[in-house]
Amino acid sequence: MKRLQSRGTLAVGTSSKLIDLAAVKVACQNCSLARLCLPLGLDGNDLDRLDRIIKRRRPVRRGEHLFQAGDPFHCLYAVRSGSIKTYTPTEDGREQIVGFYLSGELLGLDAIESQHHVCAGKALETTSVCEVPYDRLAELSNSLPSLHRQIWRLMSREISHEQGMLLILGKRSADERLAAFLISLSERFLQRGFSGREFNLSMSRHDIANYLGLAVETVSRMFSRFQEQGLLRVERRHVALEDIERLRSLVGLEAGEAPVRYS
Amino acid sequence: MKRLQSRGTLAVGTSSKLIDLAAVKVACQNCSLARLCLPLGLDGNDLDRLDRIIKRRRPVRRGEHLFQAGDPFHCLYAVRSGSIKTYTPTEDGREQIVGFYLSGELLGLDAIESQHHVCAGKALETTSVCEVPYDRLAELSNSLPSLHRQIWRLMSREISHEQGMLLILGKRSADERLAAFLISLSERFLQRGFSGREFNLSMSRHDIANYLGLAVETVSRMFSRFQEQGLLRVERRHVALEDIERLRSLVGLEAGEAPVRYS
DNA sequence: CGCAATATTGACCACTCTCAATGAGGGTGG
DNA sequence: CCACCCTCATTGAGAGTGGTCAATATTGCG
Repeated sequence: MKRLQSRGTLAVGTSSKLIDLAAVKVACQNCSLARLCLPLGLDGNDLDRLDRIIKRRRPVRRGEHLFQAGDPFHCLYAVRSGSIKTYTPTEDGREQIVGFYLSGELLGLDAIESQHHVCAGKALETTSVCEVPYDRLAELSNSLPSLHRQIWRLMSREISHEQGMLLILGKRSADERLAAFLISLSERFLQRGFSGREFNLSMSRHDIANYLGLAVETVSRMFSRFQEQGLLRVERRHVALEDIERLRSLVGLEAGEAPVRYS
Repeated sequence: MKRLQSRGTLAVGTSSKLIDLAAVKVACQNCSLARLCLPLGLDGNDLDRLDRIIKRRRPVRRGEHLFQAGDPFHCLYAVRSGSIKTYTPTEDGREQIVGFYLSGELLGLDAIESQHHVCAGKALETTSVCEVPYDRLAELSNSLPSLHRQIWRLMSREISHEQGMLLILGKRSADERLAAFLISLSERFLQRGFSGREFNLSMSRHDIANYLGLAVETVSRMFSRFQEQGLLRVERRHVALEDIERLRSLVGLEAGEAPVRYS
């Protein structure tokens, strides 16, 4: 396996722009929100109207915040390339990561009700996002019912996804958690046209551990054990899944079963 | 402390109809969805239109399912009185409870995206609910933008709430989890016009343990310890919080602080 | 009245955390 | 270009929180 890139920029982030364009297949080439809206069949004209309210934004560098916890809520963010983690700071100065967002995913939905961001959003690598001003989105969707319901669907998906995480944190052991996490990433990379077998993690062991409710050392040990067992090969942040079926069965998924409810 | 009720029907469920009516204060007297929609200021006429699409339903008895995991999705459910637990069955026959819903709360939002219920919903006590047909709700909300955005808000709240649970399951110890759970219930009862100091649990120790990612025995021990420490008195399902401030500080909440992000 | 479900309590043990030491990269500055 | 530092990752040893197993109430329900 060759190292794909030297500096902080990971393979995943680097080539995603190309893939994105292929996947989106529409005029609104610069924004992943279009992909989010494809399933509902907005026509070119409507997509254009959507496109016009979206602001592009200079890329966010690794470690920079997209928004802080407590910030007033103005925009949703659609990831174009790169990846974002969202986390809630705890009163004792620690944090709980609540989500990792890859290209084409929408974040900020949790802030609508309180009109404040309760999570912070931080870039895991150089990441470009679109800002979707909430007020204008709401306004536009009044005249585009299908857009409105697409937001419902995206929020519903977020709820489902988090319920899957609740199951992982509530019932799973350390190895099952890591397996579920890797399978989830694998599926998501596959959807984006990348390899589901081999990829680079944009998050640190610390982030993974935090997300999965484990200690860093435990995650490290699990990676080592998985490697011993021939489930995968891992070197720093590069992972190659060697026996996906066995990983899936660790999570309780049979061959071909849809990965609806985890990570 | 006197036992409030003999049979399965708990005090909470029994008197909630009265309280509900007081809280709702509108013509749509039979449905808690109205309360959900009050914040957006639907006028009487619009509320009436909303009311007309809602089906009342014969009460669900303790242990009966409102819907099973895998059922096709048709309706959202608004709890009028009683309580519902939602849980996702795991492949190995166990379950993870993902939410408890009290009067005035809306459930089923997670099923919109996949058009199937991924959780099952089961009554914890005799419970009455309103069915809100999704298609008709979507249709109606096309002509009522404020309704549409209220659904956004409710879904956003659900996401926030679950993120709070992620923090609890990911970072909190057993005693902190139970404290957070009790505080959350206390706050919710208070909102409904009940006592936040003394209430009956409609869920079993098993349910609480499952929800909090603990063993039944641990929950039982924590109740006992809390009682020893003078934090509360507990007898079977009746709980009287005696030192709410100390319970709150266990969760990391200072006096008067809003309980946004837990349980 | 008796069985089944629920709850409590104790003893033991294991999974995972904490603490600690070491190693490997990556970035910076000389 | 190399030395240095700092962060990140790995690995080991010991400890502790919480799980498992088991026994015993207590209650509800048929």
